[in-house]
Amino acid sequence: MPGTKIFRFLAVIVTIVDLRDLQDKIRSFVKVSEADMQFALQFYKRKDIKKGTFLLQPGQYIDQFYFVKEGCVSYYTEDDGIPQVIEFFTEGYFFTDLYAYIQEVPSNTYLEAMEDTVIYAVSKTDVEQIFDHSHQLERFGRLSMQKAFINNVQRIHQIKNLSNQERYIQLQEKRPSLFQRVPQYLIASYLGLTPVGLSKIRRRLSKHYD
Amino acid sequence: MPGTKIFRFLAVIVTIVDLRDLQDKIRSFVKVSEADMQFALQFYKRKDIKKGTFLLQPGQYIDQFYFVKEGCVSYYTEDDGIPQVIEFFTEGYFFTDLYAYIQEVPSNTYLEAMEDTVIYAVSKTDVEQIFDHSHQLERFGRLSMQKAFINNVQRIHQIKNLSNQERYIQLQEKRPSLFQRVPQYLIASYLGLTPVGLSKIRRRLSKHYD
DNA sequence: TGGATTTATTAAACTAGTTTAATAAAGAAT
DNA sequence: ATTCTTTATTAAACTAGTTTAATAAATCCA
Repeated sequence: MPGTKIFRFLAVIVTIVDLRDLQDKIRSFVKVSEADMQFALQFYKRKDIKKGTFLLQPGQYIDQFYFVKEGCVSYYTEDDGIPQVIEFFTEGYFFTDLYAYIQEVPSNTYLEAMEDTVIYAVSKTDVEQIFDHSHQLERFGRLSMQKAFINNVQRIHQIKNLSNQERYIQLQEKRPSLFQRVPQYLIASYLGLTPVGLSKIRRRLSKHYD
Repeated sequence: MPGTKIFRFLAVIVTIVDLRDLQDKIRSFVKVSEADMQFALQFYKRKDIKKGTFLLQPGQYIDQFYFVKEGCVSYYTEDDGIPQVIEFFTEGYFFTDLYAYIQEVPSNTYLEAMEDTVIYAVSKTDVEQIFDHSHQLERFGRLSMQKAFINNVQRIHQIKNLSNQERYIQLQEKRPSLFQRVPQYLIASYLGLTPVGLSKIRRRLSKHYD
C-alpha cells in the first residue's frame, strides 16, 4: 500500500517541521544534545484550537503545559461577570494556569483562543519525565521561568509607575498586532481600566495629533 | 593553646546553626543528598548589614545572590527623587536585582537594609558551580523561581483588581510586621500610592470602627 | 443582504486618588 | 533635655479615572 507509506512519511515531516519553533525556543536558552531534544519532543502533541474554544474554564483541573505555535490565547479571571485579563499568549509563549497546574487544584481562570490557534501540549507527568531525564532541560525550565519572572517584575513596575495612557502607548509599541487580534475591551482590561476609560485615552491621543 | 581550640569549635557550631534556615528552605522544595547540600553551603558567606546600608545602588553591578536570615531589605527604584518600592525582602526570602544580575549590566535599583540585617551571600559563578554539580539543586532553582513567578502573577492580579484600600488591608493581614519595620511612606509606595493617599485610607478605616 | 448582536464612543455625574502646602508628631543626635 | 530632622496627618483644589446610560459603528450569521 504505497498510499499509506507516503502518508506516514509526510506525517513525520510535518511533525519535525512543526516542532522547529519549539526547538528554537529551547535552544535560545540552553545547549541540548540531539538525543535529549528528541526525547523531549516525543511527548509534545499538536492541538488545533478553533477561535472561541476554551482550553480551561473555572472549576476545571489542568495538567497540561502549552506552547503557542500560532495564534493567540487570553488568560483571564471573571469578577462580577467582567473579564479581568492577566495575559495574552501569542507565538512563542509557554503557558498554562501555573497555579492550578502546580497545586493540582481547580482553576478559577479561563484560557480562551482569541483566534484559530495551534499549540503544542505536554502533560505534567511527561514534563517531569523530561526534567528527570536531562539536567540541561531542567536548566531550560529554570531559565525560562527566570525570564518569565523578570518580565513580571517589570510589568509590576510599569503598572505602578506609568499612567494608563503611558502603558497604552507602550503596549502599542511593543505588541502592535494585539490590537488587530483582540477586542478593545479586553485590552482595556489587560491595561487595568474600563472600555470607557480606554476610549477616552484614545480620543485624547488622537486629538493631540490634529 | 586551649583557648584557640574552643574558639574554633564554637565558630564551626555557629556556622552550622546559622545555615539551618537556608537548608530548611532548600529542603522545602527538593530532596538533596547531604553531600550535595554541603557542596552548596560551602559557597555561602554570612554578611552582617547595618541599618541604612546599601547592598546595591544605581550604576553598580551585582553578581551576588542573597538569602535573608534576619532583617529586612527594601528593593526600589527612584523616580524624580521619590522611591518606588518593588518589594520588601524579609526572613526566608531569596533576592538580588535579578535583571542586572542576569544581564550583567549596571542596576538602576537600590537594595537597602531597613534594619540591622543578616544575609547569606553567594556569587553568580558559585551559583553556576552549584547548579552544574547537582541536578537536584538545579531543580531547586527552577522550583523556587516558579514559586516567585506565581507570587508575582497573583500580585499583578491584586494590583489590577483590588482597590488600594483592599490591598492595604490585605498587606496588614499577610505581613503585619512590615508596619513596624518600615516607614509608612515606603509602604504607601509599595501599595502604589502617595503618603497622603495612604493617610486618607487609614483615617477612613479608623472612622469606620468608631 | 438584512437583522441581530456585539463592540466602541460619547456625555454627565461622581469618586478615589493626586498635588501642594501647612501643621503636628515622632525620632535621632549631641 | 533640647534641638534638628524626618515622618505622618490634614485641608483644599484638582484630575484621571469610574459608573450608568444612550447612541453609533462594526461584525456576525442565517
